[in-house]
Amino acid sequence: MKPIILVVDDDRKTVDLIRLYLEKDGYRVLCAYDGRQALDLSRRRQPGLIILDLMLPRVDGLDVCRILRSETRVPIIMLTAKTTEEDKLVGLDLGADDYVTKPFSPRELVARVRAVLRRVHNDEEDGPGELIYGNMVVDFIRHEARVDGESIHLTPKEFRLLETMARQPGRVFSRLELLEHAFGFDYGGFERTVDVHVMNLRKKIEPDPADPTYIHTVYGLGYKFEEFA
Amino acid sequence: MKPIILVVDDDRKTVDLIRLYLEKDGYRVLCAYDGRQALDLSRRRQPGLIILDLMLPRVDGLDVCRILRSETRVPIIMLTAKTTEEDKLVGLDLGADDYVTKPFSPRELVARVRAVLRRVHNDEEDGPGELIYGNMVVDFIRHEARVDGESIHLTPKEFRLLETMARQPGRVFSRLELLEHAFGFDYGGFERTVDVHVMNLRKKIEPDPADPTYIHTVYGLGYKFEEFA
DNA sequence: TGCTTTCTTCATAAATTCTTTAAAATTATT
DNA sequence: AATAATTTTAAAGAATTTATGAAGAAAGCA
Repeated sequence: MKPIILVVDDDRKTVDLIRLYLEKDGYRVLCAYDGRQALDLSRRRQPGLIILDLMLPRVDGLDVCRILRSETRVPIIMLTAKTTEEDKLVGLDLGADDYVTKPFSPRELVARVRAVLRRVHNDEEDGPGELIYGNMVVDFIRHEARVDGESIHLTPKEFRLLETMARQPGRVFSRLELLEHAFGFDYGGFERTVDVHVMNLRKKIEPDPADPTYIHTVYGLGYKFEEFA
Repeated sequence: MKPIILVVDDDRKTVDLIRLYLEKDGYRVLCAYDGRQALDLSRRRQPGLIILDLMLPRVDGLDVCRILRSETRVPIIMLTAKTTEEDKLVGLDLGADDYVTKPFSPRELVARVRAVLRRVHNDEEDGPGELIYGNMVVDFIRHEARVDGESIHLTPKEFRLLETMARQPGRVFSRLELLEHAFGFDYGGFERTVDVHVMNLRKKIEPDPADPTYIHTVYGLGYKFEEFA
């Protein structure tokens, strides 16, 4: 599910415009028109990203930014009005993740939202760029697996299957869970498709596919990634 | 102790913004607003790195760069305004170590500063403003690529595409990421345009475009620059 | 303006991956 | 040991994704 985005600007037309474009891109949007509302909504609804105008009534955008930063690590994109306000950036420790100057192109703003979310997602949630188990490396940046240093080509589904299981070694995944995690929630196919992908995966990464080192079958339940000694 | 960085731009807001981010990252910062000040400060305080706008009053940024280069080997990062001036960089051997186009993300600039300092510190292995992979040189100062020493003409988009990927070899870029990085955040076109540019790029730089050495397709995801086949 | 280069889009061919099927093999149960 | 349930395997056709060539649009230059 796409994250909630809080849009803060005292000009309602601007807010509406931004909301329009964000919703068109599938985001859920909250709106605030002054600093106090912004802080309030942010605390209550915990948005996944905040778009924040620099100039706000009641509580200034700068203060909002500072306060938020002291409370949370939520990504913030600042809106600054070209010439007039840019100088206010002086001396600020705004800690914003990106900024866009007015007048802006809505499309650009949405693109930056995506980029910031992607960056934050990669930095924090995914943790390290790779997982290492024995002789196997699962490399998310290069999107490949390596066994004994040799890189192995995996198809998209194979990689996601491996990734899903390798992130939680030892946990047993049912075929349905694997379908949902690795293939997407709205997957409409047959459960047994997983078996075929697992087989192909084993052929590629297992020293002996008939006696698997990494991906084990749990009879009657599903599969799991086993970290070996 | 982190080095001193000299920031040169005639627009004070830009300077302040850069200073803000650099200081947040622990650098000490000097500021100059024209070419004469820049030369003066550089000689007196001997900064560890200089960020230099291309367009300056009194003494032009290019001249400042040339003069500095004749006196010292201090690392220089050039700021260039958008694409107009960027093209003028073609064929110029100004000896800068890297460049960033306006409008830039402060975070990116800081990242480049770190990268240049690391490179200079660790040796001169990469040489100024270029990346070397096997027989290929990506020279982002001259805005060209060379294969086996022979310079190859690339269009602006082709070059930016190559540059984006070559700066992070091995990392997989989605078409959307490539559009954002290489074409700009406000790009409004079709994702598949990337494919065509990649094809044209391969025709120019790959010994065998059908079996690429450098730019690899990652089926279902995008493309990546691979250091060796 | 007219000319050249570059960019984008489109249609189609080519390549890769995915799903399904059905039979063989394995494991559990009686 | 026999039966039932589950998993493995191979293979073929379907579906998806990418490569390619070409034409028109757009942008830059003289």
